[in-house]
Amino acid sequence: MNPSEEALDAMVALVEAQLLHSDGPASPDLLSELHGSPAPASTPESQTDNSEQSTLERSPATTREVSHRPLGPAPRKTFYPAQRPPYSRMAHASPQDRATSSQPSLPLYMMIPGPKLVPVPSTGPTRHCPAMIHGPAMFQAKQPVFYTSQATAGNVPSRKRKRDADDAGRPYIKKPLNAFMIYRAEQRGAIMQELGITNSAEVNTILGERWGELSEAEQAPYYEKARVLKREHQAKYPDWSPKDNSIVNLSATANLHPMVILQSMADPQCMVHPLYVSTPRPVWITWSTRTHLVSR
DNA sequence: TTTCCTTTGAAGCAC
DNA sequence: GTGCTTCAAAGGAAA
Repeated sequence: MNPSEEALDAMVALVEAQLLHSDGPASPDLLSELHGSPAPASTPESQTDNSEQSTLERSPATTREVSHRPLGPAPRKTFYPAQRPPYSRMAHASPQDRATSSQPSLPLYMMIPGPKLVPVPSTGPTRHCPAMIHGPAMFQAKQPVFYTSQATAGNVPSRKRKRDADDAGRPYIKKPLNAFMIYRAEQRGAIMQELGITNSAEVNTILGERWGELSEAEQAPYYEKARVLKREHQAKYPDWSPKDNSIVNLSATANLHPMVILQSMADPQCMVHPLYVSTPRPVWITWSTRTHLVSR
């Protein structure tokens, strides 16, 4: 057994001991003991001290081959074509991320060995979810991928709901359009007709160029419209913030650990490591989209 | 069936 | 303060 395996086994032993002797959540001390700091996954130190692990966790391009329940006996599910090209948003990742993206990737909890799993209670029917909790859908989505489930019923917007209507309990509130988006909505039809283009990406490229060619005076009406939309949005949803659409915030709303939210979204049969079930909600999970899942 | 592509701007967050 | 990331929109293409 190599040192990293020993360390992981030690982590599991600690968690199990905690579970055996307490019905409540793991203490912050336990987390500190496990990770050496309150939020190790998000700190530069942790990424430096355990560069391999950090790199692995932040590499979405290679996660698709890995099951979300690698510790359990059930067969792996694949849900998107494995041949899909690497996540294009890696282009926006840091050079460090890009440099290491070819390395194998595993979320932290998947690196904890052994059959030490507990099932997350399933309290009812769960909507089919095509994505694994750490799978490419989570990494590749332009916005958080939400799927309804019993655990989060009424609060979680799905991609479908996002395009359809408000949920009974909590509407998915979209961001107001910015000036360019208003300009784009106004001009795209004319551009498509003028140039005979139907490809939206191409249209957007042209619109971006034309937007840049506009004078400040020509752009001003669009900024003003955007301000009006923003004021209306604020009046309609005074407490709304874009962060309300994040998974972490939803977990707070549902009073559930984000891992449980994610698990329930992904697969009612899947298992979650006790570490995730027993730890208090403050998140130290390292996710590829660190902004959403680590910062809290 | 689902995501990518492609743009700008607003907002949130980490450092 | 700076830099990074996400998401608003659209619809054809790709997997």
